[in-house]
Amino acid sequence: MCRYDLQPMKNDLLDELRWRGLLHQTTSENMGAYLAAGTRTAYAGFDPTADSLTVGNYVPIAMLAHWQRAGHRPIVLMGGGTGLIGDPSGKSSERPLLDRDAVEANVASQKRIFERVLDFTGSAACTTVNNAHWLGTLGYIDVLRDVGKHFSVNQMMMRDSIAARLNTREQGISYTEFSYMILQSYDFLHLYRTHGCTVQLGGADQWGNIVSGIDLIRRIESGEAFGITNPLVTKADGGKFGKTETGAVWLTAERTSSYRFHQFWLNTSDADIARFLRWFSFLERGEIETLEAAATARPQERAAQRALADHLTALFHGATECGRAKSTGQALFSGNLHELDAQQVEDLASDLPSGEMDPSEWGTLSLLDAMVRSSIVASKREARDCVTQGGAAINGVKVAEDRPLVATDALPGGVVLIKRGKKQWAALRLRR
RNA sequence: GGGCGGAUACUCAAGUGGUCAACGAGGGCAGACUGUAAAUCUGCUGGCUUACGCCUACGGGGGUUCGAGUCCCUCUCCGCCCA
Repeated sequence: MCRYDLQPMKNDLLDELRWRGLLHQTTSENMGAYLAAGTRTAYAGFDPTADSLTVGNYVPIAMLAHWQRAGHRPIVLMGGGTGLIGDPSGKSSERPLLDRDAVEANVASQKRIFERVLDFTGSAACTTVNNAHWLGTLGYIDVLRDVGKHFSVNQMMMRDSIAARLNTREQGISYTEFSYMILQSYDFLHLYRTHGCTVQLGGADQWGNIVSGIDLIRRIESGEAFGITNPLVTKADGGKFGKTETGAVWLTAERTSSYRFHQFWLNTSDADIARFLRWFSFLERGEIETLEAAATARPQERAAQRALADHLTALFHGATECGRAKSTGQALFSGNLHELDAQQVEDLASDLPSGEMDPSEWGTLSLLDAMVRSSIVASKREARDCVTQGGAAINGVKVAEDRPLVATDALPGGVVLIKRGKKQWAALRLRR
Protein backbone atom coordinates (compact mmCIF):
# COMPACT_ATOMS: atom_id res chain seq x y z
CA MET A 1 0.00 0.00 0.00
CA CYS A 2 1.75 3.09 -1.17
CA ARG A 3 -1.03 5.56 -0.58
CA TYR A 4 -0.16 8.23 1.91
CA ASP A 5 -2.22 7.88 5.06
CA LEU A 6 -4.70 10.72 4.83
CA GLN A 7 -6.95 11.35 7.79
CA PRO A 8 -10.71 11.76 7.41
CA MET A 9 -11.78 15.38 7.38
CA LYS A 10 -13.18 16.62 10.66
CA ASN A 11 -14.72 19.80 9.35
CA ASP A 12 -17.38 20.62 6.80
CA LEU A 13 -15.86 20.26 3.34
CA LEU A 14 -16.67 23.74 2.08
CA ASP A 15 -15.50 25.32 5.34
CA GLU A 16 -12.28 23.37 5.09
CA LEU A 17 -11.71 24.39 1.48
CA ARG A 18 -12.53 27.97 2.29
CA TRP A 19 -10.08 28.00 5.19
CA ARG A 20 -7.40 26.53 2.96
CA GLY A 21 -8.02 29.14 0.31
CA LEU A 22 -8.93 26.42 -2.16
CA LEU A 23 -12.46 27.62 -2.75
CA HIS A 24 -12.75 30.02 -5.65
CA GLN A 25 -16.39 29.70 -6.63
CA THR A 26 -19.29 27.31 -6.35
CA THR A 27 -22.17 27.23 -8.80
CA SER A 28 -24.87 27.14 -6.17
CA GLU A 29 -25.46 28.56 -2.73
CA ASN A 30 -27.13 25.30 -1.76
CA MET A 31 -23.96 23.30 -2.15
CA GLY A 32 -23.36 22.96 1.57
CA ALA A 33 -26.78 21.45 2.25
CA TYR A 34 -26.51 19.24 -0.82
CA LEU A 35 -23.18 17.82 0.30
CA ALA A 36 -24.33 17.35 3.88
CA ALA A 37 -27.36 15.32 2.79
CA GLY A 38 -25.51 12.31 1.49
CA THR A 39 -22.51 10.75 -0.20
CA ARG A 40 -21.90 12.56 -3.47
CA THR A 41 -19.72 11.88 -6.47
CA ALA A 42 -17.42 14.42 -8.07
CA TYR A 43 -14.94 14.30 -10.89
CA ALA A 44 -11.99 16.31 -12.05
CA GLY A 45 -10.44 15.98 -15.47
CA PHE A 46 -6.78 15.65 -16.41
CA ASP A 47 -5.16 16.12 -19.77
CA PRO A 48 -2.89 13.25 -20.75
CA THR A 49 -0.51 15.45 -22.71
CA ALA A 50 2.52 13.94 -20.97
CA ASP A 51 3.35 10.67 -19.24
CA SER A 52 3.39 12.43 -15.90
CA LEU A 53 1.84 15.40 -14.15
CA THR A 54 3.55 18.46 -12.72
CA VAL A 55 3.09 20.27 -9.44
CA GLY A 56 0.92 22.62 -11.47
CA ASN A 57 -1.61 19.80 -11.88
CA TYR A 58 -1.49 18.95 -8.24
CA VAL A 59 -4.22 21.21 -6.85
CA PRO A 60 -7.09 19.41 -8.63
CA ILE A 61 -5.69 16.13 -7.27
CA ALA A 62 -5.64 17.64 -3.80
CA MET A 63 -9.21 18.82 -4.31
CA LEU A 64 -10.30 15.27 -5.09
CA ALA A 65 -8.45 14.05 -2.01
CA HIS A 66 -10.16 16.57 0.25
CA TRP A 67 -13.44 15.57 -1.34
CA GLN A 68 -12.75 11.96 -0.50
CA ARG A 69 -11.56 12.80 3.02
CA ALA A 70 -14.99 14.36 3.56
CA GLY A 71 -16.54 10.99 2.79
CA HIS A 72 -17.52 11.60 -0.83
CA ARG A 73 -16.63 9.56 -3.87
CA PRO A 74 -14.03 10.92 -6.33
CA ILE A 75 -13.64 10.12 -10.01
CA VAL A 76 -10.48 10.80 -11.92
CA LEU A 77 -11.35 11.53 -15.52
CA MET A 78 -8.47 10.91 -17.86
CA GLY A 79 -8.96 12.97 -20.97
CA GLY A 80 -7.90 10.29 -23.40
CA GLY A 81 -10.49 11.58 -25.84
CA THR A 82 -10.38 15.30 -25.13
CA GLY A 83 -6.60 15.06 -24.98
CA LEU A 84 -6.78 14.45 -28.69
CA ILE A 85 -8.31 17.91 -29.04
CA GLY A 86 -6.70 20.24 -26.53
CA ASP A 87 -8.41 22.67 -24.17
CA PRO A 88 -8.21 26.30 -25.31
CA SER A 89 -8.75 27.62 -21.78
CA GLY A 90 -5.77 29.61 -20.64
CA LYS A 91 -3.88 28.82 -23.81
CA SER A 92 -2.82 31.63 -26.06
CA SER A 93 -2.19 29.47 -29.06
CA GLU A 94 -3.45 26.42 -30.82
CA ARG A 95 -2.00 23.22 -29.41
CA PRO A 96 -0.49 20.34 -31.32
CA LEU A 97 -2.59 17.22 -31.48
CA LEU A 98 -1.26 14.04 -29.93
CA ASP A 99 -1.61 10.72 -31.61
CA ARG A 100 -3.86 8.12 -30.06
CA ASP A 101 -1.18 5.68 -28.93
CA ALA A 102 0.73 8.38 -27.12
CA VAL A 103 -2.38 9.47 -25.27
CA GLU A 104 -3.17 5.89 -24.23
CA ALA A 105 0.34 5.40 -22.86
CA ASN A 106 0.15 8.68 -20.95
CA VAL A 107 -3.16 7.78 -19.40
CA ALA A 108 -1.71 4.53 -18.08
CA SER A 109 1.40 6.23 -16.79
CA GLN A 110 -0.44 8.98 -14.94
CA LYS A 111 -2.57 6.52 -13.01
CA ARG A 112 0.35 5.80 -10.69
CA ILE A 113 0.25 9.38 -9.44
CA PHE A 114 -3.39 9.29 -8.44
CA GLU A 115 -2.88 6.05 -6.60
CA ARG A 116 -0.50 7.83 -4.25
CA VAL A 117 -3.02 10.40 -3.07
CA LEU A 118 -6.44 8.88 -3.55
CA ASP A 119 -7.93 5.78 -2.00
CA PHE A 120 -9.08 3.27 -4.59
CA THR A 121 -10.58 0.96 -1.99
CA GLY A 122 -13.26 1.32 0.66
CA SER A 123 -16.73 2.75 0.71
CA ALA A 124 -15.85 5.95 -1.15
CA ALA A 125 -13.35 4.30 -3.48
CA CYS A 126 -11.94 6.45 -6.21
CA THR A 127 -12.46 5.26 -9.75
CA THR A 128 -10.64 6.18 -12.91
CA VAL A 129 -12.40 6.63 -16.19
CA ASN A 130 -11.10 7.52 -19.63
CA ASN A 131 -13.34 9.59 -21.83
CA ALA A 132 -11.81 8.05 -24.94
CA HIS A 133 -14.09 5.12 -24.18
CA TRP A 134 -17.29 7.04 -24.76
CA LEU A 135 -16.17 9.99 -26.86
CA GLY A 136 -14.40 7.66 -29.25
CA THR A 137 -17.58 5.93 -30.30
CA LEU A 138 -19.73 9.02 -30.70
CA GLY A 139 -20.99 9.70 -34.19
CA TYR A 140 -20.59 13.19 -35.54
CA ILE A 141 -24.19 13.41 -36.71
CA ASP A 142 -25.45 12.14 -33.35
CA VAL A 143 -23.46 14.71 -31.46
CA LEU A 144 -24.76 17.52 -33.63
CA ARG A 145 -28.36 16.34 -33.20
CA ASP A 146 -28.39 15.37 -29.54
CA VAL A 147 -25.79 17.57 -27.94
CA GLY A 148 -24.99 20.44 -30.26
CA LYS A 149 -28.62 21.52 -30.30
CA HIS A 150 -28.30 22.56 -26.68
CA PHE A 151 -25.39 24.88 -27.21
CA SER A 152 -25.75 28.47 -28.32
CA VAL A 153 -22.81 29.63 -30.37
CA ASN A 154 -23.55 33.17 -29.25
CA GLN A 155 -23.12 32.10 -25.66
CA MET A 156 -20.03 30.04 -26.31
CA MET A 157 -18.32 32.97 -27.95
CA MET A 158 -18.83 35.03 -24.85
CA ARG A 159 -17.07 32.53 -22.60
CA ASP A 160 -13.77 33.98 -21.44
CA SER A 161 -11.74 31.04 -22.67
CA ILE A 162 -13.01 31.47 -26.21
CA ALA A 163 -13.42 35.24 -26.28
CA ALA A 164 -9.75 35.64 -25.38
CA ARG A 165 -8.77 33.74 -28.49
CA LEU A 166 -11.25 35.51 -30.74
CA ASN A 167 -9.86 38.90 -29.80
CA THR A 168 -6.18 38.26 -30.33
CA ARG A 169 -4.56 39.39 -33.52
CA GLU A 170 -1.90 36.73 -33.75
CA GLN A 171 -3.86 33.61 -32.93
CA GLY A 172 -7.29 32.51 -33.82
CA ILE A 173 -9.04 29.38 -32.65
CA SER A 174 -9.80 26.36 -34.76
CA TYR A 175 -13.21 24.74 -34.91
CA THR A 176 -11.62 21.77 -33.19
CA GLU A 177 -10.63 23.67 -30.09
CA PHE A 178 -13.85 25.63 -30.18
CA SER A 179 -15.67 22.33 -29.79
CA TYR A 180 -13.73 21.34 -26.69
CA MET A 181 -16.35 22.83 -24.42
CA ILE A 182 -19.03 20.64 -25.94
CA LEU A 183 -17.02 17.51 -25.34
CA GLN A 184 -16.23 18.42 -21.75
CA SER A 185 -19.90 19.12 -21.14
CA TYR A 186 -20.75 15.78 -22.64
CA ASP A 187 -18.27 14.12 -20.26
CA PHE A 188 -20.12 15.57 -17.30
CA LEU A 189 -23.44 14.40 -18.73
CA HIS A 190 -22.04 10.93 -19.32
CA LEU A 191 -20.69 10.62 -15.77
CA TYR A 192 -23.97 11.94 -14.43
CA ARG A 193 -25.78 9.15 -16.23
CA THR A 194 -23.37 6.30 -15.63
CA HIS A 195 -21.83 7.13 -12.22
CA GLY A 196 -24.38 9.42 -10.64
CA CYS A 197 -21.73 12.10 -10.69
CA THR A 198 -23.22 15.48 -9.86
CA VAL A 199 -20.23 17.66 -9.08
CA GLN A 200 -17.28 18.76 -11.16
CA LEU A 201 -14.12 20.11 -9.60
CA GLY A 202 -11.65 22.22 -11.53
CA GLY A 203 -9.46 25.28 -11.70
CA ALA A 204 -10.93 28.75 -11.94
CA ASP A 205 -10.20 28.69 -15.66
CA GLN A 206 -12.59 25.77 -16.03
CA TRP A 207 -15.61 27.72 -14.84
CA GLY A 208 -17.09 28.18 -18.28
CA ASN A 209 -16.71 24.54 -19.22
CA ILE A 210 -18.18 23.38 -15.93
CA VAL A 211 -21.20 25.64 -16.17
CA SER A 212 -21.82 24.41 -19.72
CA GLY A 213 -21.90 20.85 -18.46
CA ILE A 214 -24.33 21.73 -15.71
CA ASP A 215 -26.61 23.40 -18.27
CA LEU A 216 -26.46 20.38 -20.52
CA ILE A 217 -27.44 18.03 -17.68
CA ARG A 218 -30.35 20.27 -16.80
CA ARG A 219 -31.57 20.48 -20.41
CA ILE A 220 -31.28 16.85 -21.31
CA GLU A 221 -31.85 15.08 -18.01
CA SER A 222 -33.59 17.79 -16.05
CA GLY A 223 -30.97 17.00 -13.43
CA GLU A 224 -29.20 19.19 -10.95
CA ALA A 225 -25.43 19.32 -10.98
CA PHE A 226 -22.82 21.50 -9.33
CA GLY A 227 -19.33 22.84 -9.76
CA ILE A 228 -16.57 23.88 -7.41
CA THR A 229 -13.54 25.73 -8.66
CA ASN A 230 -10.22 26.34 -6.99
CA PRO A 231 -8.09 29.44 -7.47
CA LEU A 232 -5.13 29.25 -9.80
CA VAL A 233 -1.81 28.92 -8.02
CA THR A 234 0.18 32.13 -7.96
CA LYS A 235 3.45 33.16 -6.41
CA ALA A 236 3.99 36.37 -4.48
CA ASP A 237 6.76 37.49 -6.81
CA GLY A 238 4.60 36.97 -9.88
CA GLY A 239 6.79 34.19 -11.24
CA LYS A 240 5.43 31.01 -12.72
CA PHE A 241 4.68 28.38 -10.13
CA GLY A 242 6.33 25.03 -10.64
CA LYS A 243 9.40 26.08 -12.58
CA THR A 244 13.01 25.76 -11.53
CA GLU A 245 16.40 26.15 -13.20
CA THR A 246 16.05 22.62 -14.47
CA GLY A 247 12.53 22.99 -15.79
CA ALA A 248 9.12 21.96 -14.61
CA VAL A 249 8.74 20.02 -11.38
CA TRP A 250 7.03 16.69 -11.94
CA LEU A 251 5.31 14.35 -9.56
CA THR A 252 7.13 11.17 -10.60
CA ALA A 253 10.69 10.11 -9.85
CA GLU A 254 11.80 9.47 -13.43
CA ARG A 255 11.23 13.10 -14.34
CA THR A 256 12.02 14.87 -11.07
CA SER A 257 14.09 13.08 -8.47
CA SER A 258 12.95 13.01 -4.87
CA TYR A 259 15.92 15.22 -4.03
CA ARG A 260 14.92 17.94 -6.49
CA PHE A 261 11.30 17.61 -5.53
CA HIS A 262 12.20 18.11 -1.89
CA GLN A 263 14.44 21.04 -2.72
CA PHE A 264 11.68 22.67 -4.74
CA TRP A 265 9.37 22.87 -1.74
CA LEU A 266 12.17 23.69 0.67
CA ASN A 267 12.92 26.77 -1.44
CA THR A 268 9.41 28.14 -1.13
CA SER A 269 9.68 31.82 -0.34
CA ASP A 270 8.49 33.22 2.98
CA ALA A 271 5.81 35.19 1.20
CA ASP A 272 4.28 32.01 -0.21
CA ILE A 273 4.79 29.41 2.47
CA ALA A 274 1.60 30.01 4.46
CA ARG A 275 -0.64 29.75 1.41
CA PHE A 276 1.31 26.78 0.05
CA LEU A 277 0.93 24.85 3.30
CA ARG A 278 -2.81 25.28 3.12
CA TRP A 279 -3.07 24.53 -0.58
CA PHE A 280 -0.68 21.65 -0.91
CA SER A 281 -0.42 19.85 2.41
CA PHE A 282 -2.96 17.65 4.15
CA LEU A 283 -1.74 18.67 7.58
CA GLU A 284 -4.37 19.51 10.17
CA ARG A 285 -5.36 23.10 10.83
CA GLY A 286 -3.62 23.19 14.18
CA GLU A 287 -0.35 21.95 12.74
CA ILE A 288 -0.50 24.44 9.91
CA GLU A 289 -1.23 27.32 12.23
CA THR A 290 1.69 26.36 14.46
CA LEU A 291 3.99 26.25 11.43
CA GLU A 292 2.72 29.58 10.18
CA ALA A 293 3.44 31.15 13.54
CA ALA A 294 6.94 29.68 13.52
CA ALA A 295 7.54 30.97 10.01
CA THR A 296 6.58 34.47 11.05
CA ALA A 297 8.57 34.46 14.29
CA ARG A 298 11.73 32.70 13.08
CA PRO A 299 11.74 32.74 9.28
CA GLN A 300 15.44 31.87 9.05
CA GLU A 301 14.73 28.41 10.47
CA ARG A 302 12.32 27.64 7.63
CA ALA A 303 10.46 25.14 9.75
CA ALA A 304 7.35 25.53 7.61
CA GLN A 305 9.26 24.99 4.38
CA ARG A 306 10.88 21.87 5.83
CA ALA A 307 7.53 20.50 6.97
CA LEU A 308 5.95 21.10 3.58
CA ALA A 309 8.88 19.56 1.73
CA ASP A 310 8.93 16.49 3.97
CA HIS A 311 5.17 16.06 3.82
CA LEU A 312 4.92 16.20 0.05
CA THR A 313 8.07 14.21 -0.66
CA ALA A 314 6.80 11.45 1.60
CA LEU A 315 3.43 11.62 -0.14
CA PHE A 316 4.73 11.27 -3.67
CA HIS A 317 7.99 9.40 -3.17
CA GLY A 318 7.51 7.52 0.10
CA ALA A 319 9.15 7.92 3.49
CA THR A 320 12.41 6.18 2.51
CA GLU A 321 12.98 8.39 -0.50
CA CYS A 322 12.09 11.43 1.54
CA GLY A 323 14.82 10.56 4.04
CA ARG A 324 17.32 10.12 1.23
CA ALA A 325 16.38 13.44 -0.27
CA LYS A 326 16.95 15.17 3.03
CA SER A 327 20.34 13.64 3.72
CA THR A 328 21.46 14.36 0.19
CA GLY A 329 20.60 17.99 0.64
CA GLN A 330 22.41 18.08 3.95
CA ALA A 331 25.59 16.67 2.45
CA LEU A 332 25.57 19.00 -0.53
CA PHE A 333 24.95 22.16 1.46
CA SER A 334 27.26 21.40 4.37
CA GLY A 335 30.18 20.93 2.00
CA ASN A 336 31.55 17.85 3.78
CA LEU A 337 31.53 15.75 0.68
CA HIS A 338 34.73 13.83 1.38
CA GLU A 339 33.07 12.31 4.44
CA LEU A 340 30.51 10.50 2.33
CA ASP A 341 30.96 6.82 1.62
CA ALA A 342 30.91 5.33 -1.85
CA GLN A 343 27.28 4.31 -1.66
CA GLN A 344 26.12 7.75 -0.62
CA VAL A 345 28.11 9.38 -3.38
CA GLU A 346 26.66 6.99 -5.89
CA ASP A 347 23.10 7.62 -4.71
CA LEU A 348 23.68 11.30 -4.96
CA ALA A 349 25.32 11.21 -8.37
CA SER A 350 22.50 9.14 -9.79
CA ASP A 351 20.21 12.12 -9.27
CA LEU A 352 22.41 14.59 -11.05
CA PRO A 353 23.26 15.41 -14.62
CA SER A 354 26.49 13.56 -15.24
CA GLY A 355 29.29 12.74 -17.63
CA GLU A 356 32.23 10.36 -17.71
CA MET A 357 35.99 10.72 -17.64
CA ASP A 358 38.83 8.30 -18.06
CA PRO A 359 41.49 7.82 -15.34
CA SER A 360 44.13 8.69 -17.94
CA GLU A 361 42.70 12.19 -18.07
CA TRP A 362 43.79 13.12 -14.54
CA GLY A 363 45.99 16.18 -14.81
CA THR A 364 44.89 17.01 -18.33
CA LEU A 365 41.10 17.37 -18.22
CA SER A 366 40.38 21.00 -17.37
CA LEU A 367 37.57 22.07 -15.12
CA LEU A 368 35.99 23.90 -18.05
CA ASP A 369 35.90 20.76 -20.16
CA ALA A 370 34.67 18.77 -17.21
CA MET A 371 31.78 21.19 -16.76
CA VAL A 372 30.82 20.90 -20.40
CA ARG A 373 31.07 17.13 -20.26
CA SER A 374 28.87 16.87 -17.19
CA SER A 375 26.35 19.03 -19.08
CA ILE A 376 25.98 21.48 -16.22
CA VAL A 377 26.78 24.20 -18.74
CA ALA A 378 25.72 24.43 -22.37
CA SER A 379 29.08 25.52 -23.74
CA LYS A 380 32.65 26.13 -22.80
CA ARG A 381 31.92 29.82 -23.06
CA GLU A 382 29.33 29.49 -20.33
CA ALA A 383 31.72 27.44 -18.19
CA ARG A 384 34.39 30.11 -18.53
CA ASP A 385 31.97 32.84 -17.48
CA CYS A 386 30.90 30.81 -14.52
CA VAL A 387 34.45 30.21 -13.27
CA THR A 388 35.47 33.83 -13.87
CA GLN A 389 32.55 35.03 -11.80
CA GLY A 390 33.45 32.70 -8.96
CA GLY A 391 30.45 30.48 -9.39
CA ALA A 392 32.17 27.13 -9.87
CA ALA A 393 33.22 24.62 -7.25
CA ILE A 394 34.76 21.16 -7.19
CA ASN A 395 33.28 18.97 -4.48
CA GLY A 396 31.83 22.04 -2.84
CA VAL A 397 35.11 23.97 -2.74
CA LYS A 398 35.20 27.13 -4.82
CA VAL A 399 37.64 27.23 -7.69
CA ALA A 400 38.64 30.71 -8.78
CA GLU A 401 40.59 29.71 -11.85
CA ASP A 402 40.40 26.96 -14.39
CA ARG A 403 42.65 24.03 -13.44
CA PRO A 404 43.02 20.42 -14.47
CA LEU A 405 41.28 17.81 -12.37
CA VAL A 406 43.63 15.60 -10.36
CA ALA A 407 43.23 12.17 -8.81
CA THR A 408 42.71 13.58 -5.31
CA ASP A 409 39.54 15.29 -6.53
CA ALA A 410 37.81 11.93 -6.70
CA LEU A 411 35.32 11.19 -3.97
CA PRO A 412 34.85 7.62 -2.74
CA GLY A 413 33.37 5.62 -5.57
CA GLY A 414 35.22 7.57 -8.24
CA VAL A 415 33.02 10.60 -8.75
CA VAL A 416 33.85 14.28 -8.95
CA LEU A 417 31.00 16.60 -8.01
CA ILE A 418 30.92 19.94 -9.72
CA LYS A 419 28.80 22.80 -8.46
CA ARG A 420 27.54 25.78 -10.38
CA GLY A 421 26.18 28.66 -8.38
CA LYS A 422 24.63 27.78 -5.08
CA LYS A 423 22.37 24.93 -5.95
CA GLN A 424 23.21 23.30 -9.25
CA TRP A 425 25.24 20.13 -9.09
CA ALA A 426 26.58 17.70 -11.63
CA ALA A 427 28.67 14.56 -11.42
CA LEU A 428 31.62 13.35 -13.42
CA ARG A 429 32.10 9.61 -13.10
CA LEU A 430 35.40 7.85 -13.44
CA ARG A 431 35.22 5.22 -16.14
CA ARG A 432 36.60 1.87 -15.11
C1' G B 1 -10.68 36.53 -55.53
C1' G B 2 -8.65 42.01 -54.90
C1' G B 3 -5.80 45.72 -51.85
C1' C B 4 -2.50 46.71 -47.82
C1' G B 5 0.79 45.41 -43.74
C1' G B 6 3.93 42.05 -41.09
C1' A B 7 7.70 37.86 -40.11
C1' U B 8 14.49 40.03 -36.05
C1' A B 9 17.84 36.11 -30.73
C1' C B 10 14.04 32.49 -24.90
C1' U B 11 9.81 36.46 -25.19
C1' C B 12 8.35 41.42 -26.46
C1' A B 13 10.66 44.88 -29.41
C1' A B 14 14.37 48.62 -32.01
C1' G B 15 16.78 48.72 -36.63
C1' U B 16 15.29 51.84 -43.51
C1' G B 17 22.94 49.78 -47.36
C1' G B 18 28.75 49.79 -44.05
C1' U B 19 30.39 51.86 -37.13
C1' C B 20 25.16 44.94 -36.35
C1' A B 21 26.17 39.19 -32.96
C1' A B 22 22.32 43.38 -33.75
C1' C B 23 19.45 49.36 -28.95
C1' G B 24 15.91 48.57 -25.04
C1' A B 25 12.69 45.75 -21.75
C1' G B 26 11.35 41.14 -19.64
C1' G B 27 13.14 36.42 -18.61
C1' G B 28 17.43 33.36 -17.53
C1' C B 29 22.44 32.48 -15.33
C1' A B 30 26.33 34.17 -11.99
C1' G B 31 28.43 37.43 -7.97
C1' A B 32 27.74 40.58 -3.39
C1' C B 33 24.29 40.84 0.89
C1' U B 34 21.42 36.70 3.30
C1' G B 35 18.42 32.02 5.82
C1' U B 36 19.55 26.76 0.15
C1' A B 37 14.01 33.00 1.16
C1' A B 38 12.53 37.85 -0.79
C1' A B 39 14.14 42.67 -2.06
C1' U B 40 18.40 45.43 -3.74
C1' C B 41 23.04 46.32 -6.35
C1' U B 42 26.72 44.34 -10.13
C1' G B 43 28.28 41.28 -14.31
C1' C B 44 27.00 37.88 -18.24
C1' U B 45 23.32 36.21 -21.72
C1' G B 46 24.95 32.64 -30.36
C1' G B 47 29.48 29.37 -30.82
C1' C B 48 34.88 28.54 -31.10
C1' U B 49 41.56 26.37 -28.31
C1' U B 50 40.15 35.00 -25.02
C1' A B 51 40.52 35.98 -30.48
C1' C B 52 40.29 44.68 -31.89
C1' G B 53 40.06 37.10 -35.07
C1' C B 54 36.95 33.34 -37.24
C1' C B 55 32.15 30.75 -37.87
C1' U B 56 26.78 30.82 -37.50
C1' A B 57 22.38 34.01 -37.27
C1' C B 58 17.65 38.68 -38.60
C1' G B 59 10.84 33.38 -41.98
C1' G B 60 12.72 29.92 -46.85
C1' G B 61 15.09 30.43 -51.69
C1' G B 62 17.32 33.57 -55.40
C1' G B 63 19.38 38.36 -56.91
C1' U B 64 21.63 43.68 -56.83
C1' U B 65 26.18 45.63 -54.41
C1' C B 66 33.02 46.22 -52.85
C1' G B 67 29.41 45.46 -48.72
C1' A B 68 22.34 43.56 -46.95
C1' G B 69 18.61 42.52 -41.02
C1' U B 70 18.30 46.85 -44.13
C1' C B 71 17.23 47.24 -51.64
C1' C B 72 14.82 43.84 -55.70
C1' C B 73 12.29 39.03 -57.14
C1' U B 74 9.92 34.76 -55.42
C1' C B 75 7.92 31.13 -51.91
C1' U B 76 5.70 30.05 -47.05
C1' C B 77 3.02 31.71 -42.90
C1' C B 78 0.19 35.56 -40.24
C1' G B 79 -2.87 40.00 -39.65
C1' C B 80 -6.16 44.01 -41.51
C1' C B 81 -9.56 45.97 -45.28
C1' C B 82 -12.80 45.15 -49.71
C1' A B 83 -15.62 41.17 -52.32
